[in-house]
Amino acid sequence: MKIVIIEDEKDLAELLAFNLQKEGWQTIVALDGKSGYERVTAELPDIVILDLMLPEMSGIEVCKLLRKQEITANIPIIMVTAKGEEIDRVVGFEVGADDYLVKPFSSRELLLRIKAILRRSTLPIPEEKQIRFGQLCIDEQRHKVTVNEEEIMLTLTEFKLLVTLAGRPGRMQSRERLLQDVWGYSSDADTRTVDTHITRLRNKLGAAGEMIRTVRGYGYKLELA
Amino acid sequence: MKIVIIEDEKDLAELLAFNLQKEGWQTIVALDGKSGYERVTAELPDIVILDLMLPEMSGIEVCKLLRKQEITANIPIIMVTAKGEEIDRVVGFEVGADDYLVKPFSSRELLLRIKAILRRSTLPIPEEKQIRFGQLCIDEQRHKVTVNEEEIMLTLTEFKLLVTLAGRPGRMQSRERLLQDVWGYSSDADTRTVDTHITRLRNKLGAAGEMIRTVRGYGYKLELA
DNA sequence: TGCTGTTGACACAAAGTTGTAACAATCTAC
DNA sequence: GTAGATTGTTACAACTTTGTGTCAACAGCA
Repeated sequence: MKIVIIEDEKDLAELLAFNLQKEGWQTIVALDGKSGYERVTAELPDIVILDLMLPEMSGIEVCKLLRKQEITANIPIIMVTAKGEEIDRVVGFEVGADDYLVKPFSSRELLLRIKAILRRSTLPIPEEKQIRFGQLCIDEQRHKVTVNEEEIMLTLTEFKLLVTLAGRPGRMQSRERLLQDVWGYSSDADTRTVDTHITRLRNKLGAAGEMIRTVRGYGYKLELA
Repeated sequence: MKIVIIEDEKDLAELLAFNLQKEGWQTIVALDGKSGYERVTAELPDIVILDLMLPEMSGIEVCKLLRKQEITANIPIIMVTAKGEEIDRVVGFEVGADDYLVKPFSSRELLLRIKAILRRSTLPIPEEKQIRFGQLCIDEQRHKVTVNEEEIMLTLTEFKLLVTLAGRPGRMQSRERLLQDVWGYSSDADTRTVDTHITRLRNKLGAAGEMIRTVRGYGYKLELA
């Protein structure tokens, strides 16, 4: 199993390489975006670890380029971002990374992600994962939501919020929890912000929005009508 | 939930302990590496906060020792480092810390990290816990109560009161006890307030409300009809 | 550059919840 | 049986919590 690590912090790159080698991986390290991209196209690894901020060429660009070429389009990519960086657009939707990690992270954590991704990608047909919930249908892969087969346009935040609610259907989730899961644990957004987005979601979902129930004094839950 | 804080700055340690206690944690503070290590092995907490620079034994050594022993190997560790100790971050992960925080940090930040880690590590099976009691069915996760499969809408206080009663079925519970368990230690509500809420509960529960029995001169209990 | 859409915050309105007090009903001990 | 204690019930005003419209900041984009 071959892995390419594109990361300009040399210490971190070597640490990761070291730990992955211990697990039996063949590792290739690149310290900037351009050479990283070249190594990937040359080596065609099983997975790529890609820092977002890189000299020469940013992680996003590398990612886009890899996705564009058919031969590299399906190589799983794990993005690595520093704490403050905008990760939203990176994940899945826009650029096409398969997962991401926020620095600092442990090698153990990285290994878990890698394993999770490999498990996912080696499945014969990573079939469409749809969540159906009454008239509501969520296609996480395609970032597409329909109510009664009619598409609803949601913003990224709204979508993530809906997915998070649908991910634990029926169970109530506190505003804090939602904040963490949707906005990330380094976010310092107000918990009332959740309310605002719930309102927006409810409006956009129309009748299906009634499935989003308020649990007064606690948070929200998604429940069949 | 138990947490061990190993931190030689006494003020900081106490501040953290205080804030964690407010969140319902049982906190144990150790002011040097050696005693900290001993406390962890003795108490087997759910998580460890570990300063890097410590008298007697450094955080790194503590971490390594904990990881070596099977019984403590999987206890999540959050490393705390002073600003200048950047290189040590890498070292921290090498020995297997799960996350780290750079001083100064807020209690809130720490709490978020703790929650994130716990969610990751203890997630395995947050199994559905339903309490059945005759026709009465309580689902704490979903914040849902049914009587004869029909949903009953309860407010948070009513819900907590019912859960508390159901948590010690058949046994009587004094008003003071209920006040503490439902309203919290710091509440200064009148004990008669409990009566009011019992009435409300009985009304909402209909026939099932008769299972809430008055223990004259003492309090209430929940008992099969 | 301006335009467009998204986002988080905030303020006010709306809705729901709560503790208390007052009175009624019930129980208990004598 | 009756007085006193205890509990049930109800109404309500204060208080919390939530809903929602608006706005400024900002990013992406042409």
